[in-house]
Amino acid sequence: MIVGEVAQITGLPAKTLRYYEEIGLVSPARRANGYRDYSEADIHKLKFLQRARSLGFSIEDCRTLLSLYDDKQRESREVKQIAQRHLATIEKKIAQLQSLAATLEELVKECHGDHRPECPILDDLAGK
Amino acid sequence: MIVGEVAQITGLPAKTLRYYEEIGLVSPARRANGYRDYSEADIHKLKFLQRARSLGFSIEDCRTLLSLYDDKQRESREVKQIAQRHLATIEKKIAQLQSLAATLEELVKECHGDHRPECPILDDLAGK
DNA sequence: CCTTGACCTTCCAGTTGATGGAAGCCCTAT
DNA sequence: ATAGGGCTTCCATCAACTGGAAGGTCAAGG
Repeated sequence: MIVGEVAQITGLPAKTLRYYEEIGLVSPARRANGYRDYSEADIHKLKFLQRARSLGFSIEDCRTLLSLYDDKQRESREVKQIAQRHLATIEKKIAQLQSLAATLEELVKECHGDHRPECPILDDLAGK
Repeated sequence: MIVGEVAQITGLPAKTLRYYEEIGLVSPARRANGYRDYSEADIHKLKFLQRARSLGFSIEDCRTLLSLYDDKQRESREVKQIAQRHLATIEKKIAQLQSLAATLEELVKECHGDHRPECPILDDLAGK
């Protein structure tokens, strides 16, 4: 299958498929005319990547997850560890954002938001 | 004040101060020897930026906020709008991350995480 | 057979907000 | 005179693509 078809199937833009080849994630065969020719196995990998990326795993994590997936001798401990670390990162991020949101809500609430120049938001930023 | 001193005071790395000059946020004067020479006003702006960035505003938002801060004719509506948009973006992000976290928690919980190769996480990624 | 248009190819630049490092100047102290 | 620390500029790098230009390929229509 050529890149456009694979894009349809996987939901990944053609640009991204080329990019994944460039960084060595999925390297399709080539046809005589130079077009990329994705095998079923390639497509399976791409779907795997699509799912893993949609769960927020980094490309490097994805690379590792793919190789663990291929490795029938793997220990599920390794996979779980990656997922747990990722989850911890996300939870940390959520906490940070929630703290930001709380502060911003406070500021937004205090600001009249009318035609007048007085603004508690700017005052806060200016350290007043 | 030269860059190192300002870095101490503002908490922003010297690299970042140079970067902010490069992108036209804060352009200090220069001494005869070419060293940057930050005025009190520059430092005030930098502290403003530091605070705004720590609240997650983008550089472009910061640029706008700074100019609104300078503009004594501003309408607080404009400031509030920026803050609200930013808040909405953050809340959206939080929701996305919470959804990811929920899925990941589920997967992590299901995985034994031992020496055996069976792994529900990989199964999920593989679409099984 | 030729052209048109939709694909495909590669390569280069840009995104965000810095950060790391190299090469070289400046200043103070010894 | 030299050693060190801090300053300067410039270039490269990070993540994960995305956009666009220049040009090759292919199937269909006239």
